[in-house]
Amino acid sequence: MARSDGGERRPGVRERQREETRRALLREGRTLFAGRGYADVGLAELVAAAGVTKGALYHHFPGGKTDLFRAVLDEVQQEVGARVAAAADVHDDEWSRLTAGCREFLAAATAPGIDRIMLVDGPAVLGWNAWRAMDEAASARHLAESLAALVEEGTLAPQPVPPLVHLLSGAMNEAALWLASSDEGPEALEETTAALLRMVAALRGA
Amino acid sequence: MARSDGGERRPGVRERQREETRRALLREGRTLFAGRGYADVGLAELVAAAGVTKGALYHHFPGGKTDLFRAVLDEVQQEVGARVAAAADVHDDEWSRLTAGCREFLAAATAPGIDRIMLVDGPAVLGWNAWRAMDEAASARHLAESLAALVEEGTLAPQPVPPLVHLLSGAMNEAALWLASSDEGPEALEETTAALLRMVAALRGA
DNA sequence: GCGTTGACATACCATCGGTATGTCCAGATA
DNA sequence: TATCTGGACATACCGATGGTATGTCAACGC
Repeated sequence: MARSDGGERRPGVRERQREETRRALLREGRTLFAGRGYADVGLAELVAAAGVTKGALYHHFPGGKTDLFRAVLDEVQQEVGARVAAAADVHDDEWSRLTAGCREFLAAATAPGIDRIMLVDGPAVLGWNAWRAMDEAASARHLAESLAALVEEGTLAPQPVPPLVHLLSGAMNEAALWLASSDEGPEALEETTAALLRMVAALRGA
Repeated sequence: MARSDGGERRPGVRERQREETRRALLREGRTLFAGRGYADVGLAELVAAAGVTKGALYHHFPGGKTDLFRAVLDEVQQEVGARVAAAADVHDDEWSRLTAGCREFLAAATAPGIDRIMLVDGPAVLGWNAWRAMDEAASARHLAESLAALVEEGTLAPQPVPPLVHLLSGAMNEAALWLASSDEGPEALEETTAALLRMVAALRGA
């Protein structure tokens, strides 16, 4: 159970190799899933790209293909969530935190290799409920907390927060998908971000 | 080429049987896809449920499983689009048409057997671009036209319409998914519809 | 009536996700 | 330091599934 030494972290060649294999699987999985979609990627090419075999994949991800995808999705969600949180945290007032977070979400979700995994295959592969739970934990929670705080401080009119969270979350997801697909450069991102923030701002008067 | 008769429509036992088979495939496909999702439905059980064989499926839908799904999705989209259009058409002023359409969309999309096909599997199976094109033709076009008219008549401030279409479309899609999954009865639908209409109404002041 | 063709049914195949088993070496133990 | 145990894989294999190629039979035009 407990280490015999004083809590030292000595990696050991064993654990290091393990981590490296897992990272390779995650990395190649992310690249392939982002590029051609979950369904069009076979396990054979996936493990070949990672330089391992199916045995390794099932050792690290007992649930197989979907389990690896879940791990990839989680990684992507965490990254996006972290970017949103970081963008919000540079501001003090709650309203700026919200708008900065929204802006950053659009930028992060439209970055290459994000939208297909996070917004298209995610719900289809894991089911909408599981996907929503992960999204909630990673990104939507920030949005929910921000909106709740704004209602609390009176900036937004008293109203049930959950519906608002879903409406805004859905609006941003679809906008990200649109921007990422018909990529017309950064001016489209700016225009859409402006439209989003106009809509959010309009809520203050409601 | 041309019929020898004067343009009469005599079905013929041949064509009638053909239509019946196609309808059976469509019906069973829709039921199964809605119930367990595209990936979890095998062709074997699908054609068995329809009382035909794989030969029939590939005869009517050369593209196979995805082709059948595309036809099912198209049917679903058309139905939802028709409901939205019908709800809007009972009003004369453009603003009422928009709000009625939004309300009806939420009701239609949260009806049993709609959301999974239209909003989850649709984008993943056919790709987001193809899905968006179908959605555009069936439902989002109404939204786009309505918003454009409202900007035109000055009810909404001058602004680019396409971003707004995507934001609102995405908001409604996500809301429908949420309502359909964690089904808490019609009061949740009312509450969310109210939140949506509040948000839309807020745009008038922006 | 008769050949043609459309609307399927049957038989078959390749591939893919998943599993069961084998192997080898790092590290704990004595 | 000799041993030996278990973790981290590799290899071999399997059933199922989507897809195809071929066969069949009756409706319809002539």
